[in-house]
Amino acid sequence: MSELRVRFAPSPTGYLHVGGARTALFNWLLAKNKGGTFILRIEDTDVERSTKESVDAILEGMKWLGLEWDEGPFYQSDYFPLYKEHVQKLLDSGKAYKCYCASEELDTKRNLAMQEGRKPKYDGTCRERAEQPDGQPYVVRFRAPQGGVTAFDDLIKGTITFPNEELDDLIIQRTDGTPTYNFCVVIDDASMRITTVIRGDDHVNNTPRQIQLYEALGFPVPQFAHVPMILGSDKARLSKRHGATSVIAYRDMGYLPEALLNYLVRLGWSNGDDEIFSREEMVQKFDIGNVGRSASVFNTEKLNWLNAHYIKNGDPERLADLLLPHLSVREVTTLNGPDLMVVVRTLQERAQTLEEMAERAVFYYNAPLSYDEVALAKFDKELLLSVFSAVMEKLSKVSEADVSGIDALFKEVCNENGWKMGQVGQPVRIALSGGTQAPGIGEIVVTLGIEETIRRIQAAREFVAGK
RNA sequence: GUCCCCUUCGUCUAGCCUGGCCCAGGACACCGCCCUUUCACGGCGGCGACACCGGUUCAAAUCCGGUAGGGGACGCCA
Repeated sequence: MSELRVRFAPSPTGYLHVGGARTALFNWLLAKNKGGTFILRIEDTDVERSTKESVDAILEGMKWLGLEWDEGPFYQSDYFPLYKEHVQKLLDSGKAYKCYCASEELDTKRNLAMQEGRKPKYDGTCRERAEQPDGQPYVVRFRAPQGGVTAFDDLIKGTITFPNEELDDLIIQRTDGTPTYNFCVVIDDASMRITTVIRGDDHVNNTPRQIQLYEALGFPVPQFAHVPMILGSDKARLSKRHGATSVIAYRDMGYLPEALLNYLVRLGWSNGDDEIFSREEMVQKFDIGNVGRSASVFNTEKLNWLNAHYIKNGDPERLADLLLPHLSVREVTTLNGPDLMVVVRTLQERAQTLEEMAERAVFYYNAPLSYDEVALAKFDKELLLSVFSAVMEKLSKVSEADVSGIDALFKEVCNENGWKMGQVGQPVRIALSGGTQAPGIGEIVVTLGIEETIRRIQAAREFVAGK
């Protein structure tokens, strides 16, 4: 194991969304690639908004994607004493001070500053305050360095420099005594000996403040890698109004974890012209330096293509298992029908998602209750009747059959009666599945079995005859 | 408003560091053709971009400067 230690630190205020998942993926990949350690930490210092349900949802999403962590999950709420201790240390050394300004007052000042086009930073009222009023509520502020600049070499974006005058004295402890985010992250990352912080680039602006804290606390400063945001089709930050953003929602819509992972890894990262990456390949080829600097738009079409690819090449047995829940929401039971694995094989090349596959699989288990009348109307009633009869006649003479045998049988029927394949195949397909979009005739017949096939053709024949 | 970041086909991107092999390559989508008993799969082809303006250079997508556009941050949220 190398010294590399990374972490994914979501705040439990919702489910795991695709942006978070990609950040987690990049962390995981770097850890696996370098033989490092991947840590999961739950940032629940905001007691108001953090929920157990969210924690569970995040863990569920991580597990589904197979992003297993080596240490944790750790909860920041378990470390309040540790943070307190460090706040005290800064207070004692004069690197932090108590601020008695009322929050409403600060809000007013901030708004005023923005309106007047000034920097909305803390004005330092309590910075040099001599007397310490007793019993007054206060927050603790970090005494930020005044002049100079704070810079860091971002692994993705390169050198980023901030003038220190842009940074004000941030609050590290609230009136109620709880520590704030920017402070906790620093303490945690330092105590967990994180070497590389990979996170969304909405944190770029927090980085200089955190670096100053590391320095004030005497901790080594880790490396940073800020990954660009994921946008919706309108180039605005991806959100619910763009459609599903939850990883679990993608699972429920019938996406395979390897497809989502493959999609996510290519969103912002590349390895030449390669598009398809197995888990092992991405681990082997991942290089944080190849992550792009600009935001990218989430594109469901491409995700669909990848999902179709993985369905096409997936193991039928596994797909059958994964398909089951999608079938049961349709109240389809596979007990009295064909082997689901066989069904899957006939559908693999035709489905982009498991939902779609389930939809197309229904007819195998539930004989059609109605037929595609428009498609049926393209054929003569008399032709339909004779085709159905001829096919049943032929079918009744075979007991066992394979796909090529059935295909040959249909050709025979055509030849003997002077029909074209389209005149025979299509009606039978409608008789068997109810519609026109289905696997090859041979595949359906073999999967359904001769007996059931005849039964369905008979039913269709009666339907046509009765018209 | 201030600060930070970003800018190659509609979308994801290669190329940029180490100028010439790039009148810019791949993929998704789209359009055509082929295959075909349907729907798909597959095969072949097409459409389509270096944000803009200047500079450096024999030569710039690549280096430099500026402009414009987009995003992010500015919380006792994380």
